[in-house]
Amino acid sequence: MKLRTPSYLVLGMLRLGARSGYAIKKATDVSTRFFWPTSLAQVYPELARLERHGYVERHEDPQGARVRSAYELTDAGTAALTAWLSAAHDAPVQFRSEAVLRLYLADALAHEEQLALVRRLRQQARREGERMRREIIPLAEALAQSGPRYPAVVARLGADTYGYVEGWLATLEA
Amino acid sequence: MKLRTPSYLVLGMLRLGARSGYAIKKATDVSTRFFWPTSLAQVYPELARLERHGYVERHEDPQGARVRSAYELTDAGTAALTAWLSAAHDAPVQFRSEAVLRLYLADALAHEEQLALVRRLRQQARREGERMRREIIPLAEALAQSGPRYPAVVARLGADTYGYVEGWLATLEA
DNA sequence: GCTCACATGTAATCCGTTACATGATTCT
DNA sequence: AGAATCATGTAACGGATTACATGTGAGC
Repeated sequence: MKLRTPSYLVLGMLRLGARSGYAIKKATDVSTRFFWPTSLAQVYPELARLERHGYVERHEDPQGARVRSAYELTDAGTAALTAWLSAAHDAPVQFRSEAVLRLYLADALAHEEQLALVRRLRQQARREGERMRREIIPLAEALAQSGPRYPAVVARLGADTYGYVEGWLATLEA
Repeated sequence: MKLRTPSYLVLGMLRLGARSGYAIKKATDVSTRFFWPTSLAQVYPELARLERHGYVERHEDPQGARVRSAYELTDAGTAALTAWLSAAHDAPVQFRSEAVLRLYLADALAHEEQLALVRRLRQQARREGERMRREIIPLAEALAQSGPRYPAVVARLGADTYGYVEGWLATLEA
């Protein structure tokens, strides 16, 4: 069985303390969503696959009458995760932005509208950066209290990069 | 018929001077590839669709015995393109990076390996930025000679952002 | 003569999302 | 009582890539 990136995402979230599939998805919604989104329809089958191959262990963990499965990493799972983290293979970054495509094609617009477009892009960058600073970074820093520091590092990198792009676009505007 | 982003990509490349499907794909490989990749298997059917609905016009343009189709924008095509460029709808930015996911999960590594990971990421950012400065920006600036200035703007934005991230990671390393 | 770039398409496949289906618990 | 959240899954669908299939022209 071949582990792909979503597999390592699941393994990683388990390592960061999530236990159920639902909890994994919730955690990604305020963290990896910005650089590696996922959905419940991916998480649940992935957990099942990982269990079948011995990377995670499932325990029944009901809350009253509500069924719940608690997963934890096996030694094989931990080993696979750290091996992947250390691996030096070139990650194919993949970025898709309608907004940048619009900017690329902006010569088709009149000067006025070009300016409006740039302004809109800058607003978007500003809003995204702000949201990260307001919502994402605090959560990541709370997590850092209990150990893992890199989620906060990544959150700051994201917010700062948005800030940089916003400044760049402001210069362009002028 | 509903036009989606790949449709506008094709319309936009036609406007920038590409004529055949092959030429469109070649052009994207050194430009929009970084923020909106595509493939021949998308371009050819898209051109056919656009022609069926009157957004582009096809002319046969053989090179000797080699068949070739030359497309050009109709008025409807130009109008659709500019309308889309001016539209103020929120573009769903989509970013996927295995590298950043690794960084996010780096707490699972020993300090040594964390450092190695950050260094690798920085190298990657440096290489990408350099490549853009060496290969992409010159092409975009050549294009600017004949009119369209925004491709060069976007290329510079990309290179500078990579540069910023590289610097950020260098600070993290220290 | 051979390899690479030019040129056009279709078919198979993969991956991911949305929608569907079901039910318990907590909060207002 | 009703809405939102917790919780788990499957099915249908869509969009994009890779592989397949075919042929010409140019350069070495």
